[in-house]
Amino acid sequence: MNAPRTRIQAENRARIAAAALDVFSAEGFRGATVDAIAERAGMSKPNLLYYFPTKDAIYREVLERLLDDWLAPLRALDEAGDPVQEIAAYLDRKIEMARDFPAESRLFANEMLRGAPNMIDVLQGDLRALVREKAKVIRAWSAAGKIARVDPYHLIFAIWATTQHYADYDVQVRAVLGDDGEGRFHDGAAFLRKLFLDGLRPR
Amino acid sequence: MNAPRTRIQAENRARIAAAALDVFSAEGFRGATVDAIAERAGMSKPNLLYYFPTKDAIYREVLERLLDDWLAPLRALDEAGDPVQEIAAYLDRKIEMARDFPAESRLFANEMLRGAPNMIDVLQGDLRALVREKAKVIRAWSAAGKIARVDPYHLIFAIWATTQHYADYDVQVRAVLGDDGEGRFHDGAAFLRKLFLDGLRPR
DNA sequence: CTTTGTCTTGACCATCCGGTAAAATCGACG
DNA sequence: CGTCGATTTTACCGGATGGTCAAGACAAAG
Repeated sequence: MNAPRTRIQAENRARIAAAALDVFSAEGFRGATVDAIAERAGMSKPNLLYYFPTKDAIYREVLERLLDDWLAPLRALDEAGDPVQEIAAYLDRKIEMARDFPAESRLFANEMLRGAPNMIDVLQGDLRALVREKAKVIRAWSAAGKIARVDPYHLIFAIWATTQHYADYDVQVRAVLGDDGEGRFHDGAAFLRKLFLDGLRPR
Repeated sequence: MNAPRTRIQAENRARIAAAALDVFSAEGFRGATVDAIAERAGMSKPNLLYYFPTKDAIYREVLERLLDDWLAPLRALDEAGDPVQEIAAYLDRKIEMARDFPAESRLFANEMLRGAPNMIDVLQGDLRALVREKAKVIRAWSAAGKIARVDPYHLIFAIWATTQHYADYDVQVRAVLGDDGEGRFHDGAAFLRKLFLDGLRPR
C-alpha cells in the first residue's frame, strides 16, 4: 500500500492525511484518536485502517508530506540576491506560512516539544546540512559587509521563532491583541522587517 | 484538600506538582498518564489520587503554580530604567528562564498549541492587561526618542518567541548546532541583544 | 451480466487508563 | 502505649481506544 495503485487509494490517502494533519496538530499525537481522524476524513475507522495499518503510520505519512514544503522557504534563500532583501523576503515567506498553514506549524511544534521522536534523524541530517549551508551564505554576506556580523545559526533560529510564533501561539496573540481579522500577520511582518533590519536603538 | 493541612500533604502535593510538570511538559496533557506522574513522584496512583481528585486537577494546579513566575520577567520591565538596557535585561531574564526552566516553557507551549483550554481566561484577563500596560511604557519610550518607533505588542511577541524557542525547540536547536553544553544559551543571548538593539543592516 | 479484485462496514477484542472501594498501615498527640 | 485521623496499598471497575475479522458492496474488465 506504500504506492497508491488506484485513483481511490490516492484520493483517500490524501483525504486521510489532510484530516490527520488537522487532528494531530490540534490535539497532539496522543490526544488524536483514529476515530476522530476517520470522522474528519468522512469515513469509518476500519476503512481508514484499510489505507494505513496503524495510527503511527498515519502520523509518519503526515510528517513526510510536510517536510519539503516546510524547508522550502529556507532553501529559497538566494546567495546571489541582495542580502537585506533576501532576509526580508525570507521573513515574509515564513509569516505567510504561519498565516496560511498554521496546522503544519503546530504539528512540528508538537513533535519538537516531545523531543522529535519521529524526526530526530531528519533534524540531524537534512535539516542540519541545509542550515549549515545557508549559515555559510549568511556568514559570507557578513564578511562582505552586506549585513552586520552576527551568528548565522541564531539568526535563523530567530527567524523561525518569531514567524512560527504567529501560528503556534495564535491563541495568545489573539487574546492579547483582541480579534483583529488577520491584521496581526500584516503588522507582525512589518514589525519583524524593521526589527531584523534596523533594531530598536534609535539611529 | 485545597489548603494543605499537614506537613506530609504539603510535601506530597509539591512532589506531585513537580513530577506532573515534567510529565505534562514532555508528553502533553493527553499523553501524560496518571501512572507516569505517580511513578515519577515516587508513589502509587491511588495514593496520588488521594491528594488530587482528578488528572485535570493536577494539571490546573501545575498551571497555577507557574503563572506568577512566568509573567515576572515582563512585570519587572521598569518604566523608569534606561529603555535600551531594560529591553536587553528582559531578553536576558527570558533566556535564563528558557535555560533553567525549560519544562515550564514547554508546558505553556503545549497549552497554547491546544488553544489554551485552561488558560484562555487568564490570557484575555491578567495577561492582556499586563501586556497593554507594558506596551504603553514601550510606546512612551518610542515617543521620547529613546528607542525606535515600533509596534510594542509585536515587540513583546518577538521577545517571547525568540527566547522561548530555546526551550520549546531545544531538540531542533541541539540537532542543528551539535551538542554544545549550554553554550547555545550564551550565544543566543548575545545574538538577541545585537538583533534587538541594532538589527542586521550595516551602519 | 459475470467475474474478480478493490473497497467498505458492523461486530468484536484486548489493552490502557482514569478513577473507586475498602482494608491496612502509619504517625501525632494525649 | 493507645487512639484516631491521616496516609498508603491492593484489588478492581468501566469506558475509551487502537486494532482485527469476516462478510458484504462496489467498480472495472471481459
